[in-house]
Amino acid sequence: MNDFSEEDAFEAAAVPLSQRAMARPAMPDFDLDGLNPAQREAVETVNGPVLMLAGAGTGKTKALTTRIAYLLATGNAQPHEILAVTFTNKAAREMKLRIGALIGDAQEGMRWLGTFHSVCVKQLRRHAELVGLKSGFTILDTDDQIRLMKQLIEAAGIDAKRWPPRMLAGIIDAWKNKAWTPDKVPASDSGAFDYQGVPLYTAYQKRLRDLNAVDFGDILLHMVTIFQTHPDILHQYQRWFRYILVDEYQDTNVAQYLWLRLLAQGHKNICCVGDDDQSIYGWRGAEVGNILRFETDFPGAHVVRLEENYRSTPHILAAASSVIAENKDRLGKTLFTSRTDGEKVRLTGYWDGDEEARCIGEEIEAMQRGTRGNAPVGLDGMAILVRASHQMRAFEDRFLSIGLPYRVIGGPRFYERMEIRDAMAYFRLAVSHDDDLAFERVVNTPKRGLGEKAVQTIQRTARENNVSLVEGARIVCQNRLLGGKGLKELTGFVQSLDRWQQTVYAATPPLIDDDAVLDDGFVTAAPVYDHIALAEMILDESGYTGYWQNDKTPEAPGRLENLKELVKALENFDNLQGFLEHVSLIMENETEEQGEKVSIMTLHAAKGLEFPVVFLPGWEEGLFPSQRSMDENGLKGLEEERRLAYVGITRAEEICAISFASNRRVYGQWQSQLPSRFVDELPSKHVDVLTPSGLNSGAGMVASDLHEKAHSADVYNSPGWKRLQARGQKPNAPRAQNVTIDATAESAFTQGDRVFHQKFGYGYVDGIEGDKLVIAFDKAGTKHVVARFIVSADAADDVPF
DNA sequence: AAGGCGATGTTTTTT
DNA sequence: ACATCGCCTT
Repeated sequence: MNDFSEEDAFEAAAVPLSQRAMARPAMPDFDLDGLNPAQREAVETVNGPVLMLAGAGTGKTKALTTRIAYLLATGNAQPHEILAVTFTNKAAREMKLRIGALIGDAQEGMRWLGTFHSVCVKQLRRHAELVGLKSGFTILDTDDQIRLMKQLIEAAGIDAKRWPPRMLAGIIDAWKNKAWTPDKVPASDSGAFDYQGVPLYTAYQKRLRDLNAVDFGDILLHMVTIFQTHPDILHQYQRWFRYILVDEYQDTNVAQYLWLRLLAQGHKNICCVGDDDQSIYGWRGAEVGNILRFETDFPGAHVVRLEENYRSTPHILAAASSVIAENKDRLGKTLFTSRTDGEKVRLTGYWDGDEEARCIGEEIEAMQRGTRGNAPVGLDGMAILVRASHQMRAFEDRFLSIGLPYRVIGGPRFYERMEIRDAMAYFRLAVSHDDDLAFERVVNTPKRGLGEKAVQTIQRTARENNVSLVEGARIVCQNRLLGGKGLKELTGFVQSLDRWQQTVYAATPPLIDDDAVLDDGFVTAAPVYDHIALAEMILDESGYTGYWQNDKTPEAPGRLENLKELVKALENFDNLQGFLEHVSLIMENETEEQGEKVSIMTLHAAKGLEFPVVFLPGWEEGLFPSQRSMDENGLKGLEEERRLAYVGITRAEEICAISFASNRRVYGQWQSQLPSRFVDELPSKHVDVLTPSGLNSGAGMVASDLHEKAHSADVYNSPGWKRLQARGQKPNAPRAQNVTIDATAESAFTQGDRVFHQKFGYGYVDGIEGDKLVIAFDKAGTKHVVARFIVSADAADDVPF
């Protein structure tokens, strides 16, 4: 088991099953009785194609992991003979964890459980030469991709203003998702990008090959190409993977679909799990058709429907089912539950987005305290799910000023941050002076007085001598092709690169270890050196750390913090090379902060999660369903939006509160909004129409009121609105209740203090109101903020590296 | 070469 | 409203 050469894999596969089962160490027993009949069927139907249609909250992961455990325990497969693919690292991690809980350490042997990309990279590193690459190819991120495209567009003499690189990247990415190599792009698409799309795609692929690099789309596409052109290799993998399992099948694109179909062609032991009603990634190439066609693709497929829901109340399920029923082209499932309790789905119309944010904030506080008649709900159990991330702002601003702790899920990912990519570029250069993209990125970061012209000189010199940019820069320095300051800086830069590289390669390469072979299917010479010290040295000597230390923008302390995180992440690897090889595929969000916090995220980010209490604000025409989605994709777009609504509602366990506002600021303009058509699609007998104050005075409202209300957007005449008017309510009238007075906060600051806030940056204290400080921020304007979120500006400056 | 100013285009996001 | 981007000024 400690060698993983191809030959051995063949040997293993050739041994009769019965014998292997006997040789296998006993597995801890696990329990099939905990499954319902449908789940059990999905687990026990091991041979042949199986489509597990798993509605929201029906125990899909349980069935999937139990199926794997069952395959192993019954001796149908060894751990390394199972291919199990997911879309995200998070899903893969959870699956590993849960399989581990079922079968214990044997889980460790599942070398082919991972994301589509991680599994394909593993394969591609073994066969890279078949597509003109070397095994150590680098994986470009989106930023590198776009910079590369920009160069190609300019080289082709195309106006990059009218034809932005971003757009080309999008087009090529879409083509790759459809598994179209440049020669396979159909004539119907030849007009793309001013008829230059295909030639530029060809040029781009050539450039990638020269750089020994791939982008994310290539990872799948190259493997499909290899399988299609090398039947022997395909056959080997077909024998190797006795069983294939796929999570979230409705999200697969054509390239992923082809890859799976090729691998499953032999034995057809493929089990795809998914829910056509939760297909929400059409815009990035996912083909719902893949799941709709499953039975045609795999004749004789066994279809299992998981329809018993263990998550939500009957009202919530009824609401979700009612909305999704409007979609055509469904495989059709009917969720049911044995529960009979629970309150109806709440529907509230607000005057505007600010009121919506304010009332939801109050409702959250009330539920947290349990003053709504419910048992208190922890903040971790509550979430606000929005259609588009800009909707989060209203909530963030409001929650910051009332001191309600929140956490935004999603957003920029750790390895996508500027400072992390800069640092990584330095590491890449230290490992390989051939990395031209990395050189371009950091040659003038921090500023070394090497501007566009200097870079052009370096590029020209490199091209003339047919060497890398680093070597080109060396020649530039030797021949003094650059002016005073720039020359001096560049010379120092090249010397630094040499010094760092010496540290990387001076160390004695140790013996090739088994793990390198196991993990990647290829062999790396792994030098031993203190890579953490080296990384710190690089960041220090390059002046990069100092650059951020001198930066006074509100983001700077956070960026330094991130750099520290990055260096810490190195501890998990033996050297920089190993780190760089793996990290490009682990584009994860930062580790979850602790503490009770209400979550704010997009509907997309919410897929797969669940919360006792879910708020779904902004159900307005144009916003949700998104106008753009409907304009660009018509009915298809609308149906995807509706699936998004379905995903949103089904995240809720106990309470689902949908809301819309009559007025909203859109791109700075106030706009009058109509309630979403999805509001009309809610079943009135499962809905309580509430009024903005959150008091239940609208409970007497019946279905006809709901309809009228929804259509006229007549919140002006709602009891709640009239009451607010009568009160002469001011939008930001301070509320005496709900506020915990923090005595220490008040004394900590006085008027005129220079202060710092995580989100708003620097500012001066203008006044004190209760436990809140009125602060005039340099950039964000004047705001009322709870004192405990404020630190003195001196303290903020004091973030050492 | 680097910082300031007007035109621009605004969904969703993993790997 | 707001941020990003390319161009223009210094």
